[in-house]
Amino acid sequence: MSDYTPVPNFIRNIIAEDLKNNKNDGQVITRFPPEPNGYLHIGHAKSICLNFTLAAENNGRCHLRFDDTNPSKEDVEYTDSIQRDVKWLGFDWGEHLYYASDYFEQLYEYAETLIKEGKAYVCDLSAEEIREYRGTLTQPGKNSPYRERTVDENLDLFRRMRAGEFPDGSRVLRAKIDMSSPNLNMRDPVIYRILRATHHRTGDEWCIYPMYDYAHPLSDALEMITHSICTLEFEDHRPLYDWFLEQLPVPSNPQQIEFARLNLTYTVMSKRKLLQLVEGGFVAGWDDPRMPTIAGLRRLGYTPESIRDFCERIGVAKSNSTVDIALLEHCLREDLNKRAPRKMAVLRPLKVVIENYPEDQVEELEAINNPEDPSMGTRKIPFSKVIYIEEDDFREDPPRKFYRLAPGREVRLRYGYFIKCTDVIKDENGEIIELRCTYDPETRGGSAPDGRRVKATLHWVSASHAHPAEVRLYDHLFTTEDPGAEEDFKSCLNPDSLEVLTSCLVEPSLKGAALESKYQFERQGYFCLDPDSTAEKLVFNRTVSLRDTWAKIQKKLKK
RNA sequence: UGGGGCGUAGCCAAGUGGUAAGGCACGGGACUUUGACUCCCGCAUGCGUUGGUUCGAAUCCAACCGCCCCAGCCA
Repeated sequence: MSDYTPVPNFIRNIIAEDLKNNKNDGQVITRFPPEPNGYLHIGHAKSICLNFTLAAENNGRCHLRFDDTNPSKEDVEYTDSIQRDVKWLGFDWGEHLYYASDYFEQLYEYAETLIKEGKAYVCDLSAEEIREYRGTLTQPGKNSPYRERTVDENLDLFRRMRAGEFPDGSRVLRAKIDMSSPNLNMRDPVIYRILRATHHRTGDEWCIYPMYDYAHPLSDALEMITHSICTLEFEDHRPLYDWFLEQLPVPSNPQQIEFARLNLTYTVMSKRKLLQLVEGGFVAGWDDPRMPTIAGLRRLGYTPESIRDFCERIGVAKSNSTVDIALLEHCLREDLNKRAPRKMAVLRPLKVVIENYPEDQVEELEAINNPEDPSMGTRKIPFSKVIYIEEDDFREDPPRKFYRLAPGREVRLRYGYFIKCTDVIKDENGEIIELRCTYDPETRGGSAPDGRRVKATLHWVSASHAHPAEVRLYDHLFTTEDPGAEEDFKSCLNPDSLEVLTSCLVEPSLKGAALESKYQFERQGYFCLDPDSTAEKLVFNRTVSLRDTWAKIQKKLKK
């Protein structure tokens, strides 16, 4: 149905080559392996899209596997939110939902196998001692004094570790590899630690837990994963990943491939920093519309389609990069432009009385729901003597290139009439509080039979029919492109990232707005109903503004 | 000073020896009952640098430079 051609990237190339060589019997099985210790963000979306798309393109499948090997940081709140977010993005793991904790028994048995073959040993060194023995980047490490324990002793000790005979942190199981390896990961890495923490799935069944480096390759192999895609920082771990697969009788031989994680301008992406924002109260929660989390983007009004399109457009490579958030916003506008019904909403109302319009008359004017899609039909909008227009659409002393309403000037009210400003009414402080205009009855619908033209078309609402609403205007969370580079990233939080407008007026048809449905408020941007809405009070979030040439011109004029 | 990676436009990114795709951003124009959308035009004699191989190099070789990651009983 579409002419969609995937953009080549190095991982697609590797898979194409593997398929050509009939590697893995032509199978492509990937996995998305989050640790349930936080909410998913747009960076995870890149990985999710990559893994699920690669599998789908090759008639394979993608597993969702929780990498839950550290119970001290994990929680079901996160396994729940992660599943919700992956589904919302539009991906389906089918029957293939797994947990590393499902493999704890098998992983334990593999560990005994390593011990029996003299490839792992129980080490009694303290954490600090292990660090000292590990050496440095430039100096080799030295062997642990416990490195040469007998198989029987190791087996006995390891079983007693599992049985809970030793206190937390007193001993670990280590792989016996090479303390002089230039790759620190190969210097007898810890593969099991004693940790008494209640696991969100296995409860108190275990007091020893496997480390990521050990559990990950084996979990992949047990699931018959063919391509295990992870981020760049794990490149150094690949030799260890392969080492475990070589040493143990695993059912398959997955290949680890690393790509560059996503960075976006004007935001932070590390789970640690996002956690700080939530816990420090700098945002309202993981789903605060300013957060780069999937939950936050969803609440802001992003569509899954736009995020998927974005993830495809940014490409996949191995160089560290920071994508301009303007690209994300572009993908959103492109999607919403095609689909969002148009509405009229006045954010900062300015009263306009049309003096020559009959006092009690109300007309129903026909408006197009979406000029990009005629099948979306039309609707009626009430028009009457008193209306509101946008404050910004009137200037008493119009600057150069301002062609909206001004004294004596004529403009069009969208789908309505041409009006001309005849008088400006101010309060005692000199603030403009009302405009007096006249309308031309011949211009109903918005065009003049005499062919005369106006430069501007304004949106408006009828005073007696409009519905009150609150509108939340969001902007980037940070004022600098790379807040992560700052001493304290919180120092460049944008004080204007949220502006709440409480006296907005929206057209009556918005009264029945549904949660998560998107609208374009004409000439302003895309908006969606926020869950904070009540029957009394509608609350809309501005997802993204429309491109604004006038704003650009103003900026230029100021210079 | 060890090891692993990466350098193509302001930001992403394709390119795998035959003469620099595409997108975003930016600038100009057309159209316009959204200053939106859409459309058109422009935007790297150049691929980190310097040498070399070749009829021909972003692609191969060498040296150098710059940036990122690694010393958790985190993932």
